[in-house]
Amino acid sequence: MSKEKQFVKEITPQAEDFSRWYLDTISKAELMSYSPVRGCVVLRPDGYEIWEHIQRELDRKFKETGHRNAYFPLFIPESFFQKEKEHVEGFNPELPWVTEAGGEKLEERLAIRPTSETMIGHMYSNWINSYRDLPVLINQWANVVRWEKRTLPFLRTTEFLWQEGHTAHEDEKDAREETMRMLEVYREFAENFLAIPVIVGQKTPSEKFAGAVDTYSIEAMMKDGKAVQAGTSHYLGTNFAQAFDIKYLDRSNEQQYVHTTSWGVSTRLIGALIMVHGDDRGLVLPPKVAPTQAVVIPIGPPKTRDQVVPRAEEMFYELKRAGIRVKLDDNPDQSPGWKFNEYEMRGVPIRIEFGPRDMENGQAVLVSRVTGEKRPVKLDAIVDEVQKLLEEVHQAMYDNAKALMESNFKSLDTLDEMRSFLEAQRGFVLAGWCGSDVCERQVKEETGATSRNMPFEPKEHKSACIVCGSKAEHTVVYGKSY
RNA sequence: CGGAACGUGGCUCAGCUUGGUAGAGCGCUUGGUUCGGGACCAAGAGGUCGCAGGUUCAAAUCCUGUCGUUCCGACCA
Repeated sequence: MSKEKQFVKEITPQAEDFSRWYLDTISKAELMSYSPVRGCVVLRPDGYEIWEHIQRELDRKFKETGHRNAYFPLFIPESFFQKEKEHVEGFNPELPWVTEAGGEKLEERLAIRPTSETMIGHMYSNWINSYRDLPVLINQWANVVRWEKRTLPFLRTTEFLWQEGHTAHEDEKDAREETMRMLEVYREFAENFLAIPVIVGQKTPSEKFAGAVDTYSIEAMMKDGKAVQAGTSHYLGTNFAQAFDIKYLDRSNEQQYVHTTSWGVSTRLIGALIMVHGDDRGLVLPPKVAPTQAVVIPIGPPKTRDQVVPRAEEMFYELKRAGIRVKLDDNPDQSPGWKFNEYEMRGVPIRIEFGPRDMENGQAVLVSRVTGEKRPVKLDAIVDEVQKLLEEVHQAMYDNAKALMESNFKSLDTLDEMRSFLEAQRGFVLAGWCGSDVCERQVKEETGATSRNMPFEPKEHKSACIVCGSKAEHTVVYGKSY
């Protein structure tokens, strides 16, 4: 690299090879390591801590909306999967089986859960008897396994961590309200916590969850223009209630099937936030999930160290007491320049430089990871200034991501336009759809893009199907996806 | 699951074509000098060459198998 120098050796620039950039970055920043097991990765402390912040916030929101956590078994009897036809067909190809244990062959094979609708359906049928038992609002934090043919760290791994909410309601109206409520929780979380703008909408029938009546999703755009499904919420109707006989006596003493929902997000969110925000220097982490929000780097030769370091320590404790996740790096063996690059690579939102000159002026220099702006601030206002800048970093990240999505989002009317758009720059295409599987499949065959969802926004309604030209029943966002 | 490539100290890689018992840079350890954008000197530690077989007097190197990773395709709730 000439003028635009390469910042960290071993990190491939995004423009050269985005996929390499991603893999280099997550290894170099120590978010994860490959394990000896195919498709399974180790979440290292920084990677896992991002998940912990995601968990903590979502868990708070789930409880705020009336849900409680529970835990269901990892192993699911084979017979459970046979009860819901679409569900078994959808998941069968990716189920791992336990066939033997304790040196003996099992009478009935046990699947390692890919999701828990069946197990939870079975339990709910015992727990629910009366309308007085409803709604049941339960969430589970768990690991699940899906034997994917092709894996990619965070975005698609064989085993991954997630949460799955499972609720049961008296009628369709209540269940649909729950489905939309949780979809909105996810949207709000993605935008306000992860600084990721998303497109909220409904999945087409071919893309919906196996066993759902309707599936809704939030979709995010990565820096290379590809899509990641960042969260889903399903209205399951009475499909699982019928399969597992989940019935209750209503107010007029009639047996009724419950209406159920399920909704989830996974560690895939970590992959998404890396690909949405990262740059050629490495990670850029949203302040609200960053394991380290600010790093204090004392600067200066040994002569002045004795004064600078103790004052930097004071600053460190002051910030820590204020609840900021702050780190002090006073290691004398590494140069400041080395540290600047290192913490930028790790995505730390704010660097605080503090040297002899600052000491004299009673100030420190705050540097934003996202804009690179250097801002001298008075030491006696350091806590407020850091908190303010953390907010600004979040906002700048959101604005950048929003601008990226808007500039790669196009409303088009012909397959030719769509093909050349996707070849030229990647991105999302808003197009009309007549509603037939054939047309949806043809879009994929000719452009490589699949339907992401039928968005609630923008409100623009296309009049004609982009493939066959007949009347558009729906307006769909298409994109290549991870 | 098909096609291709790769696997050598913690990291990036050379060595393999033409077999002779392992190297570099970075990182690490110790000591010293340095410090506002990846500093420097000196001395050191660290590798059954992914794994298992085979060929050979001799294998990182050749052959077979296997596991893992990456890219392209198929699949993907």
